[in-house]
Amino acid sequence: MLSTQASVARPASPATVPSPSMEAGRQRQGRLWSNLKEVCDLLHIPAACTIATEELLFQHVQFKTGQRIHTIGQPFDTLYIVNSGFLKTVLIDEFGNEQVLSFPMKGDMLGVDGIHTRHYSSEAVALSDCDLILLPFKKLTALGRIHLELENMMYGVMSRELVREQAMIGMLGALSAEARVARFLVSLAERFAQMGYSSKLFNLRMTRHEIGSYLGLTLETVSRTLSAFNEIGLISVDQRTIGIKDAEALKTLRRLPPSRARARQQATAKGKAGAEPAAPAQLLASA
Amino acid sequence: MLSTQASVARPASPATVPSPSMEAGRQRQGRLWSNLKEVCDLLHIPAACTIATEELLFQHVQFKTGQRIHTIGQPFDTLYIVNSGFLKTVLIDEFGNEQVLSFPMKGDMLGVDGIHTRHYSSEAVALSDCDLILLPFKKLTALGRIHLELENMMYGVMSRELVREQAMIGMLGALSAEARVARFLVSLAERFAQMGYSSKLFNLRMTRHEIGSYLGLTLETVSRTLSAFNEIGLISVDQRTIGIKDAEALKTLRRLPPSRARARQQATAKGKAGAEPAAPAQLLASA
DNA sequence: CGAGGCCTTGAACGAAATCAAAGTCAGTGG
DNA sequence: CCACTGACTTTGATTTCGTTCAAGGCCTCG
Repeated sequence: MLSTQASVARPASPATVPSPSMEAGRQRQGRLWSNLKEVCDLLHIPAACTIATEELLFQHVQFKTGQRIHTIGQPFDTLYIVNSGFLKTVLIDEFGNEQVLSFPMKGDMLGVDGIHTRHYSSEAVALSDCDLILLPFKKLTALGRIHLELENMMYGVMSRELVREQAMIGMLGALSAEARVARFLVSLAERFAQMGYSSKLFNLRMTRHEIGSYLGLTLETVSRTLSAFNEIGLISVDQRTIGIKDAEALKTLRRLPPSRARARQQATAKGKAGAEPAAPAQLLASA
Repeated sequence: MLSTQASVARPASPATVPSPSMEAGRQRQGRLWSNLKEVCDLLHIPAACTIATEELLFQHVQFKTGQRIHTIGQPFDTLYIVNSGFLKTVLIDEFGNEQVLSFPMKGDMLGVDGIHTRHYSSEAVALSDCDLILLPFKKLTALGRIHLELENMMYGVMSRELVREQAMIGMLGALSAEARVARFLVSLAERFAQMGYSSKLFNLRMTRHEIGSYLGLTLETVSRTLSAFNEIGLISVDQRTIGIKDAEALKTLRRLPPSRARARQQATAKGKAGAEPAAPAQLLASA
C-alpha cells in the first residue's frame, strides 16, 4: 500500500549523547555537529551571530532512503532541519491513504506540527539519503530566551511554513491541473536554484503518484500534463529527468491551449471543418 | 467585485494609547482590556498563571461588519485574538479573485502570517461585528521571555494553526465536494459547541460563494450539496439557517448515494429498466 | 414598490478520474 | 549474462463529478 516501504527507521548513525571528548569538536566524526550560525544560514535567517558560537552545537543524524524520521502520533520532542537530501511529509487518512503535504529539502524544518499536541501529526519519510540536524525543542526554546536571533528564527520559520501552506491551499482551491503541475515545476526549479543546483535540468525525487497526491491529482493526470508540456516545448521530460525550457510560460500558465492533435481530433469527431489548424496560444486566464 | 464591500477600516473604537488614568482599570470603557489569563483561556491554552496578572493588559478593538482588520502587504506589527464575532481571511490572486483561507471566530488568532516577512500576507475582514484583542508582537515576544506560559502559548497556537492548514490541504487534495461540505458543517458545529452555542442549529455567517471559495468549489455546487443533504435528511436548510440532523453521517460521509430522482432519471435516459428503485445508501468509501 | 444581493435549480459541457493495457527500467537470481 | 519480477510510467477509452451558463425565486433595504 505504501509506495515507499518505510523501514522501522533507526537513524543510520545513532543519536547518542556526545561524549565529553568530542563535545567541542564539531568537525570530528564526519561532521556531526553544527553551530547556531550554520543553522541560521541554512534557514536563510539573517543571524547577527553574537558570542559563544561554538558552545551551541546541534547534532546531525543520517537517514537512508525510505527510512521514516517520525510517524503520526509519536511523542514530539525534537524539530529537524534538512541539511541535505529530499523527503516527503504525509498525512494518513482513516483508510490508510497517503496525502503528501510537502517535499522538504535543504533548509526546511520538520516537525513543527508536533508542538501543539506534543505528538507529531504527520509522518516524514526520506526520499533519498538525508542528513538532518536535530533541534531538541526544549533546548531550543530555552536558548531562544538568551539568543534572541534564535527566537526570531523560530517564529520566522513557523510563520514562513504557514504562509507556504496558505499558498498551497490557494493553489488547490483555485488552479487547474495544468497550472498546478506548472507551478510545482517552477517552485522546484527555484528551490534547486537556491540550493546552487541547476534550475534548468533536474531529477524528480518523487514518483508521479506522490506528485499527484501533493497536487490533489491522479498520477495519470500528472503524467499526461507533463507529456503535454513536453509536446508544447515548455519542458523536456524523460522519466524523472525534467528540463525547464520556458520558465516564464510555466509561471503564468493557467490552462493549456488545445493541442494540434486534440483540436484536429475534436473537429473531425464533431464533423466540423478544421478551419483553423491551431488556436493561438492563449496561455493566460481571462479572469 | 468584492462580495463584502470592505470599508477603509478604521476600528470602531480607535486604538489609542491608554491614558494614565485608565492604565490599571480594565473594566473601564466598556471592558477594553484583558489580562494574560483571559487571553490564555480564550486560546484554550492551560495557563498556569503565575504572578502579576493585572499588570499585563491587552487592549481590545471593535470592528463593524465588512471592515478590514488588515490587508495584504500592510506592515505587520500586531497579532489579534478574536474575542467575539466572525471573520474571514482571504488571499487575493493576480486577477483580484478572492480565495478564502479561514473563517476565524472566538479564540482564533489572526495575523501570524505576517511574522515572517513583516508584512501581512493575507487579508482579514469582519463578517459580523467583532471584538478583537490586540497583541503587539514585539511586546508579546518580550513578555514571552519572562512569562513562559505566554511563550508556550505562542508556539502552541502557531503549531495548531499549521496543523489546521495541513488538515485543510488534506481535505482539498483528497475529498469529494460532498465530503468537503459535510466536514465543513461538522467543524462549524463543533466550533459552535465549543463556544457554548447550539451545535444542532446555527446560522452561517458567510455566503455560499465564500464557502465555495473556502472549499475549492463553486457556489452552485455548495448550494446543490446542501439541498441534497437536506433531501436525504442529514440536515435542514433554510437560507443561512442550518440544522444538523445526523452529525455522525456527516462526519463519515464520502460520497452521496444517487438520489431516487437522479437514479430514475438516469435509468430512463439510458432506456434501461429501473429495476432497483434506489441503491442502498453506501455512504462510506471503499478505499 | 423596486433594485440588488443572494440562493436555488436545470441543462449542457468539460476537466479530470477511472479503467485498462503496454512499455520502461532497476534489481535479482538463475 | 540474461531472463524475470515488480515498481513506475505512459497512453488510450470511457465515465463521472463538478463547473458553467442560464433563468427564476427570495429577502432586505432604500
